[in-house]
Amino acid sequence: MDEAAAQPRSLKLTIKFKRDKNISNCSTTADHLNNVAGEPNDLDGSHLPGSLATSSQDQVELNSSEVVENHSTENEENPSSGNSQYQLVLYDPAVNGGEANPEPIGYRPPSFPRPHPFSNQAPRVLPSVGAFTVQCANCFKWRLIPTKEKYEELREHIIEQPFLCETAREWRPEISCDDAPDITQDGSRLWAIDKPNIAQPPPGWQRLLRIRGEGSSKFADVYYVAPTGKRLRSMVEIQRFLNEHPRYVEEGVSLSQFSFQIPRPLQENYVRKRPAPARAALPNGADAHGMPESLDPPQVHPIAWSSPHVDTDLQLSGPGLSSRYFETSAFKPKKKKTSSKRRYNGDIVFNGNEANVEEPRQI
DNA sequence: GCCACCGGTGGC
DNA sequence: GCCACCGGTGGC
Repeated sequence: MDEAAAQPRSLKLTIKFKRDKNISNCSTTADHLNNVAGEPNDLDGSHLPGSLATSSQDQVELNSSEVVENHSTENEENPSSGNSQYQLVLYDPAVNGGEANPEPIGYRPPSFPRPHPFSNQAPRVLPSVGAFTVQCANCFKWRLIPTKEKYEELREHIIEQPFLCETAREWRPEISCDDAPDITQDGSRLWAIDKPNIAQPPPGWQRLLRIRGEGSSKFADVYYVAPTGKRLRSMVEIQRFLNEHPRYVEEGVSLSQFSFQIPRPLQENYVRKRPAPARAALPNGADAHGMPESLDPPQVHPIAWSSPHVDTDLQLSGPGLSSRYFETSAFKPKKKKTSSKRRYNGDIVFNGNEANVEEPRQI
């Protein structure tokens, strides 16, 4: 919504969200991309992370809930060398009031164009992945990855083969580090850090990421859809499925091709923390150490909460960005959480580098 | 009845 | 604190 407006340059993707259980399709807005990427023509659906998105037919605007997946290689500030980062930017549907129902762009398997006839109700809209981005290891600018498949391909070897702007020439022949970043963090999105080196799913299989609503006990769930359409949600289930369908094993499918690792939201309070193990309650509300409850970490005051708008200024692009990005997080103690329950309008950012996850927003 | 989503726990 | 796993269930 407004955020988008606020940030001219950020890309906007149109996504459809799923409402309730249904998913709608997603598409990106071409123009948006165009602006960002500067390549209008490319923008057909194929570019979007979601792959599915086809050209702009449905454009929803994204308001707040898009998710972008990024991955970057190192940061200048954080040269965690070797680690590349992927980031996902999530767009949060709720923000808009639900009008749109974007769907996770990258996540809808192309092969399942399933329409969702139903759903028009109001329902809660979950965030979904709006775009996939990877950071150039040289200039640190974020580049949008056109499809989920390409993103998965890059992610699989990101450590050994860091991403560079030139890599994007495969789909954007003219791109170079001299070009403006495709996306920067503006508060309109949620960012998440993806995990590097996750194997691409076996041919015919889909790896799906479902982002949970804010305040859930987990940020997201990964599940694989087998060629048969069976949805599998753990290695145990994969193994069982392979045992029951040896032909896949014969075709070369193995457990090493599966990973249930999920991205981590940069927004630290997005996921509800588990209540501290009940410690024996002491009389008077003091904790085990005799401190007043209120001082317990878990109870952080809501004050710390920075609104998305405020912090959103972090830019992902350019060294500056990364640095800032990292600085903040790097130095901030990751513990304070604020209250969780508000849903913010915006965004969450995921960063791919686990080792250094930062939270942008902290002030 | 199914299943997408969420909660929650055990183990590290 | 994170991860892996899986049970429960509301909504369809």
